[in-house]
Amino acid sequence: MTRFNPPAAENVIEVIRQSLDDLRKSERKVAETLLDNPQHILGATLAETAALALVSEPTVIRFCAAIGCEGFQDFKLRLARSLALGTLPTGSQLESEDTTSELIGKIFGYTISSLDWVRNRLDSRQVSQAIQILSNAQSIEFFGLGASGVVAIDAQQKFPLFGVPCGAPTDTHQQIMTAAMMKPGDVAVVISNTGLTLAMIEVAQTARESGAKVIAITGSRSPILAECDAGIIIETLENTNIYTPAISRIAALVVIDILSAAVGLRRDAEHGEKFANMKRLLLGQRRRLQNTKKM
Amino acid sequence: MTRFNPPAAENVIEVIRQSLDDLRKSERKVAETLLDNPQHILGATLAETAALALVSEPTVIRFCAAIGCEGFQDFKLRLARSLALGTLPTGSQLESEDTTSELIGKIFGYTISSLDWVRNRLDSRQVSQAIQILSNAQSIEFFGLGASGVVAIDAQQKFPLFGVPCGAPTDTHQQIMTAAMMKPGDVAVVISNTGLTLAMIEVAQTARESGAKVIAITGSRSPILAECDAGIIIETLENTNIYTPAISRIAALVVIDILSAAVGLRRDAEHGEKFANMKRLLLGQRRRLQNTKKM
DNA sequence: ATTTTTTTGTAGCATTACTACATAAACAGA
DNA sequence: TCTGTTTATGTAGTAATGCTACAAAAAAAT
Repeated sequence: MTRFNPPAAENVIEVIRQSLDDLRKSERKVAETLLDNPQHILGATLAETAALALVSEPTVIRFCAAIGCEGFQDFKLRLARSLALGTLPTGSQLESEDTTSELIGKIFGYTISSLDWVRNRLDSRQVSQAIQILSNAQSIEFFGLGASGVVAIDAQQKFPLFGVPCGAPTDTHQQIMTAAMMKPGDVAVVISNTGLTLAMIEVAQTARESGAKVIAITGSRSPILAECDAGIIIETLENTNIYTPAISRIAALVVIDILSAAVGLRRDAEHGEKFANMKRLLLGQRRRLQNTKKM
Repeated sequence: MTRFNPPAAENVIEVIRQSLDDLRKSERKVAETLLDNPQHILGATLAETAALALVSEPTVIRFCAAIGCEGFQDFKLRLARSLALGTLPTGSQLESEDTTSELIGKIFGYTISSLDWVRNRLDSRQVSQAIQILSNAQSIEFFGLGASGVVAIDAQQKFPLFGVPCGAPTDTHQQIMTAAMMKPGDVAVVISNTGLTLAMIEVAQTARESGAKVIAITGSRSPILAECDAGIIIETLENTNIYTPAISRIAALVVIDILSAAVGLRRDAEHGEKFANMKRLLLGQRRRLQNTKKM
């Protein structure tokens, strides 16, 4: 029996941060000592934790219950999980004194924890809807600018493998032209992290007026969704730090992987062999080229 | 005191898989029941685990010691960590009966665990060397084809932010021409997952003959490294399953993030404000466009 | 100010992980 | 094949851990 709404989410540390206000005074002491050095608590016993937080052992247990854990052991397990995936705002600040190893650790850690964050927030219904539309597409056009343009190109490379002709025009003129030439049965996938870029909104409108279905992949509940038949929102916690790597494009690529895999699985019966064949051809070409070089 | 070389690596599950042969008979029983259903062991107690594996409790403890853990509790903590990051070959097989949620879970899980895998295998010295070369570059050209071409374009978008002029020609003719026109002080970054593609090897050779420094980003200890001044090897465990998302390109993007961040940090003193300014300009444009639309 | 409710701590209990020792199995040399 | 030695596994016991019932203290309400 938990007092307030038992968060019971994936990442314990984030749950603790959120429910810090709902905790009792001594429980908050536990929360604070914990957030102060989670790694240390992970190696500590119940008694040690209680001593560290200057509270009694049962208080620690009540704290665990309050944040939705079964007990102290269960809590530690969840904590281990959280620390493995990393916690977003901590330790991701890059500093010019960082060694290369530290940099590698931080950026990989930040990327991994961000992907975990996105995973927990991705709406499977939105994705299903997009899959539905894409599965029935006669041809697909991917639109994006800047980093989103890179995602569009990537998508354009993956989808043809499953028998769907694709395009990914990169400049705004080509994009509008392509959008205007689309026809019923076609699908336009408009990628815009901000969802505010006017050029992309226009592309969405134009494609729709041409009779195509329009899917948006965007970073928030943004205006572009109004112009679309389906929208996938990829919520990322973009750090304001200048050197913070742009996670949004990586998350978008993973979503592209999901979409292409799903569409591929649906079309598997028809095109599965075709794809296997293509992979063989590609491999063959590499081998041939390599041999050519050796001569 | 451990019997054989104590693996003591990051991912316990992989350690267990590797040291399966070095284990005693009953210890292997523990290992097998564990690999069979790790999630279940995570919630089990020592006695339960022993019963499940049909061995005695001390055997389980000895098993923990054998794989480099302090004890059963320590082992469970590490197991929790491993399960959070995911284990590669298990559960990543996509099936056509999968629901969308399952697909999302599997592909995100696979991506995350693959990134963890890459992180643990990335050689920081190789990365340092690349950073060193890139920091002194007058201009940088990124070369890649297919999925690696996408990475090249992405890199070409990031590096100019730190004051380095960049290019990323996409077709083989442009690439060779660009490589031939490079000069001392320039840096060529050749991206090829296989490291076998002849066109890329030629680009590397050409760029080098032109006097440019050449950095390779590749998936294995491949022939292309012979033509380069520095090489970053991104070891991925590419699943042979057709629908397995290509992790290599995502890992490469993270490496690009690391390189650009590192180079950026080095050039920070000079160009930090310039970059902040550019970000403001970009934001301003979006706002303006948005207002235009509202009118 | 007193009662009621909420919050925190104390003491004890059941389980748990772990260790010393003993037994069983495997191996080696004759 | 048998015997002595080494290695592997299990039994029994112990210290400590996590947890619970209860009581005291603090806070809130009447």
